[in-house]
Formats: sequence, structure tokens, C-alpha cells
Amino acid sequence: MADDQARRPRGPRGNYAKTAARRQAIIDAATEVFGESGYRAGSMREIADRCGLSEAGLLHHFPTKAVLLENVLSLGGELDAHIRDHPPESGILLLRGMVALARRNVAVPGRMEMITTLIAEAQRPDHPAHQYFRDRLRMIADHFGIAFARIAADGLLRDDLTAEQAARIAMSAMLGLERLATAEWADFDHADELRRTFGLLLKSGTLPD
Amino acid sequence: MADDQARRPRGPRGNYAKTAARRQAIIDAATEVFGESGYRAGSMREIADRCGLSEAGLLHHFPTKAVLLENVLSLGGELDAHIRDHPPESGILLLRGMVALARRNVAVPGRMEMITTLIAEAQRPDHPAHQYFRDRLRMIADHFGIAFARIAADGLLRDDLTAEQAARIAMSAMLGLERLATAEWADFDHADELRRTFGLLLKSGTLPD
DNA sequence: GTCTATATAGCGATAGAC
DNA sequence: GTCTATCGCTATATAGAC
Repeated sequence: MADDQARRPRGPRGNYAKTAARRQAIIDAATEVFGESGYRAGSMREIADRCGLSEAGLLHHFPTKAVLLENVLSLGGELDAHIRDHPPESGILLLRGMVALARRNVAVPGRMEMITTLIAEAQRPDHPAHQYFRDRLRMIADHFGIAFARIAADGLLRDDLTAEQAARIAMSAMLGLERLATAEWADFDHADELRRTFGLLLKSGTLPD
Repeated sequence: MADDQARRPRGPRGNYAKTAARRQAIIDAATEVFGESGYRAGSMREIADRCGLSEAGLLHHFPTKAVLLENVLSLGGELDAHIRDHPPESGILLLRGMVALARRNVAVPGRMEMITTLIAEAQRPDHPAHQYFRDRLRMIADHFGIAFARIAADGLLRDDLTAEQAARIAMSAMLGLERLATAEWADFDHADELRRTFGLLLKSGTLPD
């Protein structure tokens, strides 16, 4: 595998594919470990062990622990980017997008646990992921705010709620389900439950699937 | 402690008040530190420093870090005991009790942060507080289950929801608001927002205050 | 690119003086 | 009841051999 790559006259030199695969394996292991133990308590040794690597070998790919965390989070950012880069044309569509996002997040093994664990830990201003989660929460809040402002303008919101109240309730539901999802006995369909909650906020009583 | 008890026939001897005050100061500091850094990352040194005590001096009052955590949590248990020991006669009253509990929890400075932080950390089965938070979540789930079963039986539940669905939504709302409460820009009345959410689940649309 | 060996630092906890 | 001093452990990160 390495020899094929080395013989090519142009393009990347070393065996990049192998390195990329190794990096991905490290990121996957780090997601697991950070999810189980958090950032600070999760050790580089544990991550290295799960990749069949020594600690120093791991540090060759990611020079510090904080850099590794950044890479783990930016992977998650690709999911979040879906919200950021796709401003939907209607509030209802945005709610549906949130349900879809929740569905995808639960599907990635260990991801929910990692997010829950890191969010709590990152409350500290000096935590490497503090700013990231601050921005993420703010972004989610803004999007719900926009969604319900439009829904209210379209006359689809329940009469006894303001757009701000509805946005806060919707956001609490999403955050709460994230936490409930980590309980092993909570074996219901989280995304569907979120859809049902959103429906309660509308005049019609349901959010179309 | 055993020696003191053996020697004195009745009534307290030494300056017990001073010791009790010191213990309380330690618990307050530990609540802060565990809330900011979590149990594992939060150090006994940091806690000792905030009390103006040396590390060894702190360990005189609480022999190990785990024992200190137990004492910090059992303080919170006094709040939780309110739910456990006061089975209300109606589902509506139970919901009102939950709103009141939320109101009290937010009022204790640093308590919400500590709970959020420790819950995430205690996902690991080997964490000293794992069982405690497992039981706590289970207890909350059970109480919501009972509450909405009664509400449904009384014909007060929305027609398009089952009691189980309503209980899950209510619980998610409570957990989500706990997390939202730690965001510094979320300066709304969390307990009132919870009351509003509960109202959405009822046929009447509102939960009486 | 991966290893062994090591530097450096912080942790919880103990021993014993005062 | 509180201190200083210290032990034993684990952590991140570096240096240099292969």
C-alpha cells in the first residue's frame, strides 16, 4: 500500500490514506473516551490503548490533548453546520429540520453521551471547549427564536403563547431529551417525542412528519 | 467521635457549633468546586483553599474525597426527599410540587451547576455518585408517570396524548430547563416556564399557579 | 511513524508535631 | 483541630533511538 503511493511523481507523497485512517480511528476512540469519562478525566493513555498505539505514538498525530479535542468537536460541527448553512424558508420546515438533526445525533453511537458530558464540563471558562458549546447553545437558541417568530407571523402559533415562550419550551425539550437519551431505560423514539412536543406549541396540535 | 460520646453523660461538650459551622463551610465550598470542575477534576486542595484550610485540615473533617461528596449530595437529598415523602393526592398537585421544587433548586446558588456537572460525570458506572443520580432520575420518572396516569384518569389530559407520552414530555422539559438554567443569558423565570409547559399537556391548556 | 525512557507536575492520603 | 512534610500514584508532554 505504501509502495504504490511512494512511486507516484506528483500529488501527495507519503501514504496519506493510512495516516488519515489512523487519525480517524483516534478521533473515534477519543469520542468514546471523552463521552465516558469527560475531557479532563479521560486520559490520552486510554485513547491510545483503544487504537493499539502508544501514548507517544498518539501524540505524533495530535500534538496536545486540546488539539485532539478540537478535532473531535469539529467533526460534530459538520452536523451542526447543517443548521447554520441551511436557513429554511419556513418556521415549520426549521422545526422539522431540528427533529431530523435529533434523529441523526441519536444514531451516532456514543455521540450523545459525549455531548452531554462535555457540555457540563465545559461550563468552566478555561475549558478548551467552553467557547464551542457557548456558541452552539446560542446558535440553537437563535434558530428556535427565528423559527417561532415566523410561525407566529404565519398565524400558526397557539394563541396563549408568545414566540419567545414557545422557543424556550422547544429548546428545553430538545436539551432535556438529549439528557434523557443517556438513560438506558429510556428506550422510546426520542426524535418522535420531540416532534410531538413541537406539535403542542402549534395551533393545529401536531407537526407534520 | 466515639470517645467523646463515651465520656460525656449528657449534652454537648466542646465547641460543637464551631465544628458544625466549619463542616458547613466545607460543604458549601465543595458544592462550588464540584459544580465548576466536577468531582474528579475538582481537587481537595481547591476546596481547602476556599475555606482557608490546609488539605490535611480538611481531611480531618471528611476522611476521604468520596465521603465529602456523599455529604454534599445528601444535603440535596433533603430537597429530593420532599418529593419522595409527600405523595400528593392528585396529579395536578404533584405537577405543582415539581414547579415549586424547581423554583427552590434554582434559588440555591451553585446548586444547579453542581447537579448538571455531576450528572454528566456520573454516567460512568464506577463514579461514586452513579447510583445516586440513577435513583434520582428513576424517582423523578416514576413520579411523573404516576402524576399523568391520575391526570388521564381524571379526564384532564389532552385527548391526543397518552399518559406515558405526557410524562416523557414533562420530564424532558424539567431536565432541559435545568440545563438551560446554567446559561448566563437565560434570565427568564425557569419555574414559570415549566408551569407553562405542564399546562400545554392538559386539556385546559394551563396549570393553575 | 512508532517506540522506550523520562521530565515535570498535580493528585489523594498518611504520619507525626504542635 | 490544624499544621508541615512526604509518600505513592497518575497525568501530559518531551527527547531521542529505531
